[in-house]
Parts: sequence; C-alpha cells; structure tokens
Amino acid sequence: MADDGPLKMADVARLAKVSMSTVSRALADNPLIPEDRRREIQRIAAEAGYVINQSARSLRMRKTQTIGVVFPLGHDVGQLISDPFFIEMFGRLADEITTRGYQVLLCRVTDTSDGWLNRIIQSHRQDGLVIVGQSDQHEALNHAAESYHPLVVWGGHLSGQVYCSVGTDNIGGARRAVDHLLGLGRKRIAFLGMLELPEISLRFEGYVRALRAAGIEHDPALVIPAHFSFETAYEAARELIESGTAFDAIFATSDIIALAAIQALSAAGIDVPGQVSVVGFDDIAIAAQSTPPLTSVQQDLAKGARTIVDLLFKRMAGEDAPSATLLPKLVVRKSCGGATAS
Amino acid sequence: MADDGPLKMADVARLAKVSMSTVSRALADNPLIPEDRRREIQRIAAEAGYVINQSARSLRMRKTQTIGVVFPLGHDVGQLISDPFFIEMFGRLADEITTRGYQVLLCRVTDTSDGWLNRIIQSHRQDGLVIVGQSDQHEALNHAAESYHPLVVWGGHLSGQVYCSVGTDNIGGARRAVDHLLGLGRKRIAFLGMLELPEISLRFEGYVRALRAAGIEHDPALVIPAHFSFETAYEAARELIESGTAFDAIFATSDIIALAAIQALSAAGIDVPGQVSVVGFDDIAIAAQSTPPLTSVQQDLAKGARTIVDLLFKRMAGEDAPSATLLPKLVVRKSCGGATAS
DNA sequence: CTTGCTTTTGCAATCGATTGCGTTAGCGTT
DNA sequence: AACGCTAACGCAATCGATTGCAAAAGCAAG
Repeated sequence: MADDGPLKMADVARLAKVSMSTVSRALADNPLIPEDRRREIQRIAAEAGYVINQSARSLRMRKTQTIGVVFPLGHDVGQLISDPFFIEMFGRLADEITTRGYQVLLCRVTDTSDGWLNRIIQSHRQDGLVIVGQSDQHEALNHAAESYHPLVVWGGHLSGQVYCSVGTDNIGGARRAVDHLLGLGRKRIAFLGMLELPEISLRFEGYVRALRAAGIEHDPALVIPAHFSFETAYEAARELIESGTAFDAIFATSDIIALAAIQALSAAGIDVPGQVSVVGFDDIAIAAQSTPPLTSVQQDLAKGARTIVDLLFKRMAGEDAPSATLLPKLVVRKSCGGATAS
Repeated sequence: MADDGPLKMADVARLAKVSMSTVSRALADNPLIPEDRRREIQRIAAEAGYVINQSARSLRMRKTQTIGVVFPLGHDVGQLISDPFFIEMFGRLADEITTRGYQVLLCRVTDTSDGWLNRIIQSHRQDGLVIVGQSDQHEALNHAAESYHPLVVWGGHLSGQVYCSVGTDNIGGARRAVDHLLGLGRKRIAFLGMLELPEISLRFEGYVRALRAAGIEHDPALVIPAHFSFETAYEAARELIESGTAFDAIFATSDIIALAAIQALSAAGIDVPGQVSVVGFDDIAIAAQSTPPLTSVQQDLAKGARTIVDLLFKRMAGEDAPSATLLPKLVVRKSCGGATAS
C-alpha cells in the first residue's frame, strides 16, 4: 500500500528499473512503449500509490486541464450565493466541464480594477475561461478577446462585440412576456431592473417594442431601477407602490425581483394577480413553488451550459466558434392571471 | 499597455535592468529590496501587464493558493446540481475561501474506486481539502487523514473518527424534530431517509431516542429508505401511503424528501398538516416558500462554512484543530400544524 | 559476420518561477 | 587608508514532470 512521503516519478522509475522518460511515456499511454511494458509500469505506479504532480506537469505542458469560471461582480459586490440563477448556472457548467475530464476553478472577481481579466488570463491557471454575466465589463471583454481565444461569455449579444457569447434572446423573451400581459388587458406595465447591465437593457428594449407594437409609448415613471438582491428589489417595489403611480402589471427582469415585488404588493394589500399581474425572468426553481406560482420567461440553462462548454472546447482546439442565442419560453402560471400555457 | 506574447519574469528583469532574483523579491514585497526600488519594479511589471505564472510558482513553492472542495457522490451519481443543500454549502464555502485570498477548485468525484482520495491529494493541485458529506467513504477518509493533515469534512461525527469534521448535531436535531411531533400528539411517525449514510443514521438514532423517551418502540414498517432526489423520494412516499401502514407524521431527513412527501400526500388526498404532520431537515430556502411552509431542522450553513474554513486554515498552518459540532434549530412552520416558534 | 533497418530506451534540455548563499557596494570608524 | 559591518543584489540550483534527439538493441537479409 501507499508509502508516506510523496513519491516522484524518479522513484517509480527506480522501482520499475527503467528511466523516467519511459515511465512518463508509459503513464501517458504513449505507443512508443510496447503495450505490455506500458501496463506493467502503470501497475507498478498504481501499486506504489504514485500520482503525477500536476504543478510540474502544468508547467511543462503549458496546460492545466482546468477551466476557470468567472463571476464578475462589478455591480453587486457581496456574495456569490446571492443569486439562485448564478448558482444553478454554475452547477450546470460544472457538470459539463467535469464530464469532459477537466477541473473547474471558481474565480470570484471582486476587484474589477484595470486589467483584472488580463490578470486571470496571464496567471495561466486555466486552459479556458467562462465568464458568467457581462456585468459592466463589455469593453474589458472585448479587449481581452482580441488576443485570448479560449473565452466564452454568458450574456446578451451586443453590437460591436468581439468575444463569443451565449445567451437567451433577451429582447424576444421580454417581448413575449410583455405581449402576454398586454393580451390580458394590462396597459400600465412597470419595468423593474438595472438598465446599466447589458442583458437588462436588451430586455428593456423588448419591453419598449412590445408596448410600441400595441400603440403605447412607455412611461418613464414606470421604469424602476432594481438590483438583483431581494431586499433592494423589495424596497424598489415598495417605493413604486407608495409613489401612487398607477400600474396594473409588473415585468420584473429576474425572478428574485418578481418575488420581492409580489411580497411588497401583498404587504400593501394589493392582490396578485387580481389587481396587478407579475411576470419574472429566468424561471428558477422557486418560481413554481411560490404563492401565487410565478409566470416567468424560462431560460434553458442546461442547454445554455452545454452550448457554452461546447463552444469553449472548440475554441480551445483552435477552431473559431460563433456566438449562439437560445430561444426563451414563457411559462405561464397564476401570478399574472392567465390560465393556460404559452 | 499590455503587449501580446506572454512576458516572463526575465523580460521584466530586462526592462527594470535588474536580475530576476530582484524582480521576484520585489514582486513578493520582500524587505531585502529597498522599498522605493520595490515599488518601482512593481510599477514596471504592472505597466508591462506582467503576471506571475502560477504553474511555475506552484511547482517551486510547493503550494497553489487553492483549496479543493470535493463532493463524493458515491451513492447518488448524477449531477452536482441535484441538491440545493450542497449548492448552498458550496456557495458559502467559496465565499469564505476567496475572502482569504485562495482559489476554489471544485472536484466532483464520480469514481470512488480504491485510492480516489489519494489521487486527489497527491495531485498537488490544492493546499487543502474540504470534503462535503461523508457519503459512504468513512474508511477512506480515516485512512487519508492519517498522513494528510489539511483536510476537513462536513458531516456527522462518528466513533473512531480520525479526520476533522464539522457538522450539525444530527442526533440532537432529529430528536428535537421528533419531540415536537410527539408534542403535537403524533404517535405513528414515519422516518424517510437512507440509513447507509452516516449523517442519516445519526438522525435515525435521534429519532429512535425521542420515541423511546416517549415510551414508544419504533416500528420498522415506518422506516422507509428514501434517496435525496425528489423523484425517488416521491416514489418512496407513495409506496408508504399505498402500503396502508397507518401513520400520522413524517420525519424526513432532508427538505427535498419532505417536499416530495407532501406532494405525494396531497396527491393522495391526505391533508397536511390536518391528517399528517411533516418535518424536514436542512431548512433550505424553498422550505419557507412551499405550501404549506415546511417545518424544518435548520443547519446554520454560513456558520458551518466559516468553521470549516477556519479549521482548515489552522490545519494548513500546522496547528491541530479539533472537530466541531453546530447546534441545529427547529424552525416551526405550518406543515406540522404547530403554530409558534421553537 | 556485416549491413541496414525498425523498435526501444535514455540523456539532457526545458517549462518559469523562487531562494540559499556568496559577492559586491556603500558607509562609518579609527 | 584600512577595516569592519551591513545592505543590495545576482548566480545557479531547484521544484517534478515532458520530449527532441540520439544511441542502443533487436532482427532480417545478404
């Protein structure tokens, strides 16, 4: 059984009475070594409990068998755990990556000072990078993508974008949600979200287009800045209610915001969906469980993660992979008063 | 601005007209180099966009500034994302670890064949290891802990345990839950969970003790094996119901199982909490949102994660840190019919 | 027994940093 | 001017693997 004191390849070489070169090749299943000897050496190494030192291997090979997953938190500093959406995305990505035999390195970026992305890239800790959410770092991403290829971003597709991105059709998703509300006869639809974030501003675009198609010009008083955390969203909703501005529906740009809004509404004695319809975005797990169950624009994260990782591996192999857009689906539940599915 | 072509330390040395040794020391803030020169060199390096190659650094220093977080999935193979509890724990751990300036490496172990833990340890990819859940690997953990110190396990504290663990007082938590049910007048309390897992078997112990203290001997027909996934738990609950065995309460060993049971009960037209009281374990986020809101044994994951990482860093520093137990709290909600808090 | 191939094997350079130890520079004393 | 001492700095070895290249071994044919 495994001795203590970490063995090195040289030790295995001694045990097997061959040179290190031979051990290295045997463990790598290099056909230069005849098959029976290869297996013999592998057996000896395994029995001795030998494991290749990855630091040394990475240095020499210039690769790490690791994918970095980055959450830029330029806006909402604080914790990773805050957003169930991110969490689920991370889980899916981890599945896809480990399935391909790579490790997952979590990079939480809190300091988005100049060059943060370059600092990650040049650290050579990973062979490829997935960035979850553009945050407000569109420029930095564009810059990095020029010289660093194995990089895929989850987020909206923006004009003049160099980097490869995968994301939901935000405009279409928002449009579908707002169209649904309009179809229910709602006319004063509030928009809750942070316009500074690219994905959200695309959703705003869809919101405006849907209204315009219905002959309604959007009312700036109904556009409310709301962060992703439950508490701040609750506050934003409360202020909207207390402002006295009339509204009969809310299009929230995330489910957390929608849930907070519902809570604020019922705290104010306003019935959902009786008086106000609410639609969220993401369709996270809780959405179906809340009271009333939340209508939401569903993003297919399993497919999204698979696509991201597929594209990333293509890029790592030197191929040039284009951005991709996923089609969102409106999942209708009780929170907006409608009955059947989309 | 940053040139392309990854610079090496030698390049920076040339730029600064000093030796590599000096650059290395300057970047490490070594007081051997006078402060003004140190800052000068740091400035030059930053302006050139130089970043230390971590592979090389790790090899030489024999440390990686990385903590590995491992999820042994010996039992329920499949995906990481399945269990909200694991997910939340991971988020908390990641927070604690990154706050201390370390990276987080996710190790999903699917192949628990002989020596899996040794393979991770000897790969030298990380400076310390957090294992989330003992799964059925108690022996392997004990064995590894003998020679590898920077290792902390989330899970139950078992007899004859060598490794350092942090976990809830499972016996006490279960006891409190079952006591509560007994206090409500329930007598036929079913137990849902996988006894093969150490933590669960401890909860079973608490269940038995609570019953015994009330003068009840536990009925094996009420002890139902149930996995962690919603589907299998639902199936298990359904079978219990259809078996015709009489019961008036369920103690589920996880919230997912509890939620599945509630759903199975209401599908069978059984009222919760009218006819059957249900208590879960973990108090995950959804617990408060479900209908009816779920009574559950709360584990303080934030504190748990902090404790784990504290102990791990102590052990990494060579100190000997003992195992720790957290006190669980029963959060009473509508699913068991009780009204006020514990 | 050579010669000419192919198959195996090993030497030694390499990846890019860190650091022990020895050397040089700088300064104050006598 | 010589000496002693400390502060700065650089040489070269080192971490533990991989791999190009050349040498050795094996084998068949002449």
